[in-house]
Amino acid sequence: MLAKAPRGTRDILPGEVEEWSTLETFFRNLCKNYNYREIRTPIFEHTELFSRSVGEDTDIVGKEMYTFLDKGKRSLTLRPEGTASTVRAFLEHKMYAQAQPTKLFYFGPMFRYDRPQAGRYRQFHQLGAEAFGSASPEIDAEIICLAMDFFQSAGLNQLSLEINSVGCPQCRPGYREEIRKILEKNRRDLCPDCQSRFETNPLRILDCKIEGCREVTLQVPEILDHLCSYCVQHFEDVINFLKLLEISYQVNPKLVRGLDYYTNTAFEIVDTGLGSQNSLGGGGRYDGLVETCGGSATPGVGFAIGLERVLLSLEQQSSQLEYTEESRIFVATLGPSASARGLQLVTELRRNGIAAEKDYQDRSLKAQMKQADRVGAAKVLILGEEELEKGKIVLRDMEKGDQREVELEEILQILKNDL
RNA sequence: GUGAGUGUAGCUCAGGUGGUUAGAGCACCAGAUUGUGGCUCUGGGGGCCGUGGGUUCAAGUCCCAUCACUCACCCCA
Repeated sequence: MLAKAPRGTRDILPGEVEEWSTLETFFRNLCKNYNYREIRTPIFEHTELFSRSVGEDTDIVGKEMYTFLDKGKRSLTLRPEGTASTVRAFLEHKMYAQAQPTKLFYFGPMFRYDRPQAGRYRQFHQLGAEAFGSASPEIDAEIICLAMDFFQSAGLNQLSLEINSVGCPQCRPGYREEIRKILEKNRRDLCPDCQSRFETNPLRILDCKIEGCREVTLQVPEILDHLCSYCVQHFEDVINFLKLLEISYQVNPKLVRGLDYYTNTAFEIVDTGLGSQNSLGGGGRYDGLVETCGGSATPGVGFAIGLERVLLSLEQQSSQLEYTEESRIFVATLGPSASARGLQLVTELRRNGIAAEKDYQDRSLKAQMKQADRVGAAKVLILGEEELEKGKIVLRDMEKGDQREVELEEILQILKNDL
């Protein structure tokens, strides 16, 4: 138990970390081009921030939050998603007072208490972006485009973008009542979850996978036919901008996201070949969220992408992220005085920007050569008592397999010229 | 929260119906080569057989519980 990471968490080991930082770099570069700026918010927040913004009736708030009391009896929660914190920071630092829109991106761990499964962890990692202060459908398109460009840069282009509109406070209540009216008579045919959804969030019944519920919902008209004129226009505009940007999409009228704050645009990016947890990312517009959090009415739109899922998807299509492995110099020494001189030498190399390593266990030359091979050394410097006396050092090329003796004093310059 | 499957060496896995000192391949270390990597050969170190309890003369093997992992439901990233 002591030497075991908690359930649903895992270590990202050397060898994997390179892929993570490569993805991070892709996203950073992309965000720079789109003019989104990085923000880092705390990993925990006041519980209320999430219960109010994500929604009391959601699964996330109802059963998946890591909530605890600190020593001052404050109720805190490990963040289950990134948008709420970003909104909080937007308000706290009065970013609304600057030129709008405010465009932010983030990267970091999120926490949800859930049963672990393929592609599902209790601590998982998301990268995401949020744009505040503009209700323009152009920025919905920009956000979706940024997300799709990220997948593209990661080498994932077989993904499907699903999009829908979930309406706004003007038209959604009417639709909600419509659903209730139609389903009233079939209420007892619904699964237990949907029976309570009937009260709390009837829209989510449409998204239920249970066969019985699906049948019943066939008679419910699509939300897209019940949107108010503003929402219809907004949705059409977003779709047209996607076409303009040559982003292919699939309208999914049943797409309802699990967070309450979405208005108008809702979208999800799925990899159909991935198994059960096939959503790589999602997002949408949340024009009421800033107000819910105590600010003045400010529109917003954003997305989040799960890094574990992206990596899984890459693995699935057996493509690897390219990253350059740093080659280094290995200094092999024989005897205590050569070893000491070797320590001096690796340090000198390192301080001159050359990656260098040596053996610290007084091992045989053979063992040191083997180690040099393993760390991927392109060149090995061999320094024994003989060389030390002559003021020389052996420079061996590991790929060619040949070697020559050079002046010890000149070795730094020789290696520098080589690079 | 519900269901199913799996826990043996660092890794991948063998260990018919219970029966002596629990094995292999890979990896690791060393030697063959007293100062030279990859290939080969030889040898070596490594195991609370997930944990706890039970049945039995005897449990890695059977039973129960528990924990963990995996997959699915649910939900989502």
